Formats: sequence, structure tokens, C-alpha cells
Amino acid sequence: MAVEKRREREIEEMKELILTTASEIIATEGLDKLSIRKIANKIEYSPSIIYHYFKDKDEIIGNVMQRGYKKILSAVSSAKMEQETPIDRVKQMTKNYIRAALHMPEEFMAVQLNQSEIALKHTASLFKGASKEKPALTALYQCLQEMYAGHDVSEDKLEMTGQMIVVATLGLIFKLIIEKDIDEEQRERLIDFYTEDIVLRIAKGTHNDNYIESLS
Amino acid sequence: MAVEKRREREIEEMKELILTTASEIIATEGLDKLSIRKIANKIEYSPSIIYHYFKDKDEIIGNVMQRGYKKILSAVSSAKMEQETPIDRVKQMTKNYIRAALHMPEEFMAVQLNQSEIALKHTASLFKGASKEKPALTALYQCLQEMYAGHDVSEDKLEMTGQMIVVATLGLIFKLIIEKDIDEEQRERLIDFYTEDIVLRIAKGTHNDNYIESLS
Amino acid sequence: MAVEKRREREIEEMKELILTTASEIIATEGLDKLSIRKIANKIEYSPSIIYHYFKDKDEIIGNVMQRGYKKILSAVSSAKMEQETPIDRVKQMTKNYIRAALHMPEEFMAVQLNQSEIALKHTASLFKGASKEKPALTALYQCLQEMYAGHDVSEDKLEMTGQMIVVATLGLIFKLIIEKDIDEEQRERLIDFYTEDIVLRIAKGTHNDNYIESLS
Amino acid sequence: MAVEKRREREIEEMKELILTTASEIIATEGLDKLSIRKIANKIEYSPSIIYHYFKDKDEIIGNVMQRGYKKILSAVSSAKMEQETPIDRVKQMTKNYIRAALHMPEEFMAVQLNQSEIALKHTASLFKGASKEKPALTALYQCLQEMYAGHDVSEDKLEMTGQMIVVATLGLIFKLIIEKDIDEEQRERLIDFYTEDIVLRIAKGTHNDNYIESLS
DNA sequence: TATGAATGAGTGTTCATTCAT
DNA sequence: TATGAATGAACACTCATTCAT
Repeated sequence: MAVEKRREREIEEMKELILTTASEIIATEGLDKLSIRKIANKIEYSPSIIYHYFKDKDEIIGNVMQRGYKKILSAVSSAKMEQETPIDRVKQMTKNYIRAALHMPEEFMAVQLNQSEIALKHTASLFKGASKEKPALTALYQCLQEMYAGHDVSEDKLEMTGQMIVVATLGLIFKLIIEKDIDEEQRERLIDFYTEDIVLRIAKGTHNDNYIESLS
Repeated sequence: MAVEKRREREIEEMKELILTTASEIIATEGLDKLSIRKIANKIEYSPSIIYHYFKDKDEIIGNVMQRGYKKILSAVSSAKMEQETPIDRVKQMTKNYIRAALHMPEEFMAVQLNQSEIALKHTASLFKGASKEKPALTALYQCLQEMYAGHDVSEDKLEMTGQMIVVATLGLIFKLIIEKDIDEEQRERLIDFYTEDIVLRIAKGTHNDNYIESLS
Repeated sequence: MAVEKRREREIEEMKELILTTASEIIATEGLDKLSIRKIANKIEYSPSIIYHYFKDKDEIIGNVMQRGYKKILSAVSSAKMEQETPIDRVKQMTKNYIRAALHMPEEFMAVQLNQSEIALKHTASLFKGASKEKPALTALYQCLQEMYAGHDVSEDKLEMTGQMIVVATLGLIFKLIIEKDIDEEQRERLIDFYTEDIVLRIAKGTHNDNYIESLS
Repeated sequence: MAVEKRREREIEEMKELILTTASEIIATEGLDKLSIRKIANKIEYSPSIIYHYFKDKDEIIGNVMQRGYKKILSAVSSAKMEQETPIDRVKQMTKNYIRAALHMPEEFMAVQLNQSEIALKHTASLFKGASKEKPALTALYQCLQEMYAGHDVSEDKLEMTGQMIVVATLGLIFKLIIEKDIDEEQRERLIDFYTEDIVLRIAKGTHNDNYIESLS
């Protein structure tokens, strides 16, 4: 009984070890350079033992991605209710999302850029109706709905606005990850500017901005 | 000497052929499925001959990416002057950029996601002062300057606004490429919405939007 | 001691379980797809435990084959005494033999095609004197002796005739197993024709067939 | 030009070497123990080179089998017309067939016992109408027709008789191969008895054998 | 210039077997 | 008695690269 528990723990630890190692390799060399043998070498076990803990390579990749996805998601959702106004919640959410992503850059990239069906099941967000299916988008969408409550805005446009925030945020994250030599200060400036300013611009739309009309 | 010139031309042609073929493979199967053998098969030469024209696979990839970057650039710049108002030029530019990228999705991804220095030399755009160095950003920046001429907006904010447009556009492109199963109609809707609406929102800022203020 | 007996019984049961399972796998997937893991999975034990009951895979295969041989044998011998005339007994025996074999095709093939000494100890039938050593052949031989009682036929020829019946029967069985797509009707026709007609022709010989002489 | 010819010859030689080696392995260890690595080791080349000459393992197996089949076929057909009477031709054909098979025992087994579709395309002989499709059977069938010309025998029975000769012959060959320890003399006796006597019995049928009737 | 032969390292995966517990 | 962790050898196959010609 105590034995069983220890076993279970050990299994969990080994799985953890394998997944972490896989994450590291993905982080340093990219998803397509990940190999069972590389994992085995790193953890100093024989390749075969890995099949004790995971059915095959796909299961490992699946797990790595799911973990990545969960990390991100929890980071975002933890912020859901902290802010009072919907727009502040949107700001907070994107901020958290960006931070979380930048804490696991390569893993995040691997997940987001993966075109396999299992990955897309988690990451797809551009299809029609995504705001009702995807947790992250749903949260965003609800904020937007609150913001526009009582105003005549089509559901469609609201969904697309949410999608555009997602897309723009991802774009920023990708670029910040790829341009890894940008100094800390500039990073912060860009993130701040994006979350404090750009997100707002996208979210609020331009319904009444006579001033800006005059600019163009 | 005439002989030499012919030789040189032939060499150039062969290099061209190899690179074009590599591009095609990347376009249809992705960067990591590119192999010397595949190129050789397609051009109906033996794999070995390729090493006559390029040191190794990496050199081929490097060249492909450089060409990819140039293609994109020319697509964008060709549109520079067609539109009258600056905001229309911005719209047009992003539209062209998106179209061009989506016509060579895998190649585009390969270029934009490449973290090597030589790639970054072309693609880096988030550093301070980028709007003065990077052709694409410069064009954008100039439009924004025109838009805000006579208004009190800091150079800094204008540069960052340009960078945000770049970043958001890339995000949209990436997602459109990755979520390859989205139907044509939705694609068009999103692109339209982005170029007609979102770009505007980002570009114009929110200086005077009392209406929206009331929303939040 | 009671305990010991129970233990022994349990061991026997476990061995039985393992062997039956192995037989099933051989039957459904073929001998070369048999693996310790597959057996273990099926009986819901760990692979290692199997080594408690059998030295190695070969020992298991050996046992399976022995059992297979016995099954066939009992199927044949059960028919020994049912028929009155010797030729009817021969017919009945071959019929039973064919039926029994076709009920366990893969196992039968595995046994009959196995060239190991232990397998051959059971299956060898072509050596001189086989009709006195091999139960199946002995039965056949006795029938033939009865048939030819009072006629001048050499022991030798009689033994060889028996061997030829064995050989032909095996040939038919093998082909029926290998050509697995033959429809039921044709199968039956062939088996019938063989057991009713061909076996007779072989068994009876051609001592007096003037008619046929005239054919050649 | 001379170079090309030499190359072609060398390729042919290498292919030959690979196939012969594969045959040897099949002969000594069985078809399912055949591996690319084993071939490579035996011919003292690296495994990869084998893929220069053959697409994959299946292609090698296919070639081995085809060669085997052809060898047998030519052995048989070479004898077709040497004999005068049809029954002598049948005898001669089976004799040649047996000899040919015993000269390449394991290869023959591998071909005849292979259940894959491509193998069966060559070896299947029990289906209705086989005597019109399979060269070997056709030859047999024609002999039988000649023998029974002018007598009232159904096509069906004639075809089945042919099939039974095939089946019996295969049975004999298989057993002679498997029981590899039988001494030369006994082998010869059995083969002789089969070809001189048994084949005759099967072929001629038992229409008029009053004598034998009395036996049963 | 161009080829094809050849290699060695690498891929994912399966398996029989051993051993400490 | 029974387990699960672990290994090492084997499997088919792919690839970048080299080299003699």
C-alpha cells in the first residue's frame, strides 16, 4: 500500500522527468529535432524504457503540449476576476498571457505553431464560433460583450474583434521570442504599450472618433 | 572569356533551379521535410551535384530564406505609392503583405521564425530605431507621420505603433497559415476586417474617442 | 502436503493458461507474431511471470506444438473404430484429420512445418518403418493390410502407400490453409473429392484396371 | 557507353548478390528471419546501400519469390514435350517439379507457403477454373484430357483430379524438405514410388477396378 | 560537370530477457 | 508468487555527405 503509493509517485516523477526533458529539447532545438533517443540520452536511460511510460512519441508530444497549454491557460484564467471593469480585465488577461508565454518561450512556440490536429484542437481560434468554444476567447468575448452592452454591435464583429486581439497578442509574443536579443527595457516598453494602449484601441473600436477621421 | 561567361550563367541558372525547387518543397511540405534527395529527384539530377553549387544544406536554406524575404519586400513596396491618403497606403501595404505571405506560407514561416542571425538581420523589427532601418517599417512609419502631422505625438509612440501593426499583421498571417482548415470565406472576412478596421484602429489611436470612453 | 498439491495444481493451471493463450495467438496471428508480451497482456499478467513457468519462449512454443500434435492425434484416433470396412475407416480418418487440422490452421502449420528435432519426433513419417512407430500411420497401415489381406503385396509398398496418403492429405490441408480465400463450397467439393475418391484411388492401387490401361 | 554497360552489369551483379544472399538466409533461417541488416552483414556492405538497389524489403522478397517461381516453372515446362503419351508426360512433369523444388528447398517453401496476395497470384491453384489460368495446372489438365478423350468424364472432375495431383505433389515435397534427415535411398524410393505409381493411380481413377472392389 | 556507389549516423519502435523487490 | 523497471539488440528505413570516376 505504501509501496504502491511510492511506485505511483516514482512513475509520476519519471513521466515528469521525460516530459521536462522533452520540453527542454523542444526549447533548444525545436519540435522537429525532438527524438526519443535524445530524451533517453539526456536522462541517461535506455530509449526503450521511455515506452514504459508513454505509448509513443506522439503521446509525449501531446503531453508536452497539453502541459504548455494548461500553464498558459491557468496563467490567464487566474486573472479573470481580479479586475473590475471589463476593459481592465482584457488588459490584465493579455498581460498575463504574454508573461506566461514568455516564461516558456520555445514550448509556447512549439504548441502554437504545431499544425497537427491534436495541437489545433487546443490552439485553433479563427473559425466562426470560436468565441463560444475556446476558453481563452470566451473570456475575452464576454468582456467585449460587457463593454458593448446596450450598443448595437453585431455578435460577429465582436467575435472577430476578440480574434484580432488574440492574433495580435500572438504576433507580439512570437516576435519577442524570435528577436531574442532585444534588451529588457525595450521589451517592457513594447509589452506595456501593447497591453495599455493597443489592446484598448482594438477593443474599443472607432465608432465615434471624429478627431481621428480628420487625420486621415 | 565568352566561355567563362556562359559557364557563370549556367552556374547561376543551376543555383536558381536548386533554390526554386527547394522553395517549392518547403512550400508544399514544410521546412523540416526539405531534403537534398528530394531536391535532386525533382530537378532530375543526382544528389551529389548539389554539393557542387552549395556547400551544404544549410547554405541552401539560407539562400532560400533570403530570396523569400526579398519576394515579400518587393510585393509590399510595389504598392507603396498607389494610394493617395496615408491611411489608405497603410491599409494597402498590410493587405499586400498579407496576400504575399499567404502565397508562400511555408517559406514565409520559415523566414519569419528563423532565429539565426542572418535571418534576423532581415526580419528584426522590434528594436528601438527599427523604423529608420527597416524598409517595411520605414514605409509604415512615414505614413503614420503624415497622419499625425501637426499633432503632438512622440516619435517613440509612432515607431511603436508601426511596430504593433507589423506584429499584429504577422500574428494574423501566422494564425491563418497554421489554421489551414479555415474556409475561404472566413479567411476573407478576417483579412478584410483586419485590414479595413483593425489596422485603422491601431493606426489612429484613441485620442478623442469619448464614445468609447463611455463604454468602459 | 495438501498445500503442496494445491500449489502444483495451480502451477499446472497457470501453465495451461499460458499455453492456451499462446495457441490462440498463433491461431489468429501466426507463429512468428507470437510474443511473450502478447501472452502476458492477454492473460493480464506481467511478462516476467511467464518466465516462472517456462524457461523461455522456445519452451512455450515447444509445448504448444506438442499439445497441437496431441489434439490432432486424438481427433483422428477417435474415429478409428466407427467404420466397418477398412477403406471406410481410411476415408473417415483422413476426413477427421482434415477437419481437425482446418480447425486450428496456424497451429497445425506451425507444428507440421517445424524442423526442430522435438517437432520432428512427432511429425516425421517418411522414414522406413514409420508405419510401425507412428500412431497415425500405424492405423492407416493396418487398414491397408486388411484391405490387401490374402493378396501378394509387399509390406514396403503398403507402408509407402500409407505414407503417400499422409503426404497427399497434408498437401491438401496446407493448400487449403494457404489459399484462404477459397469459398466454402469449393473447399467442400475438394475435400469431398479427395476423401471419397482420391484416397480410394491411392489406397486401392491399380492392379487390375484394364480399362485405364487402355487409356494411356 | 562501354562504361554504361559495365555499370549496368555491375548493378545486375549487385542485385543478384543481394537476392542470392536473401535466398540463402530464407533457406537457412526462414522467411520471417530475413532482415536487411542480415543481408548487409553477409555481403559485407552497409545496410543503406541495399536501398540503392531495391526500394524496400518487400521488393527484395518479391524478387526472391518471383525468381523461385520462375526457376520451378522453367524446370517443369522444359519437360513438357519430351514424352509421348500423356500419362508419361504427367509423370515426367511431376518428377521434374519435385527435383526442381528439392534443389531450392527453403526458397520453394517460402514461395509456396507465403500467404501474401502477390505470392498467391502465382501459387493459388485450388480455385474453380484454375486449370485454365495456371500454366502448370493447364499442362496437367491437358494431359488428363488427352487421357480421357472419348470417355465421359466431367470437366470438373478432371480439373479436380489435376488439382489433387498438384496438392499431393506439394505435400510430398514439403515433407521431404521438412524431414531433412531422411537418407538419400529412402528419398529416391519415395519419389519413385510417387511419380511412377501414385500419380498414375490418381490420374487414372478407378473406373474399372473390379479387382480392387473385391478388396474392400 | 555530373554520377552513382557507399557510408554512418540517425529515426521510431518491438522484443526477450533479467533483476531487485 | 508476481511485479515493474530496465536493458540491449534488433528491426526497416532515411538522410546528409563523401569520393572515385
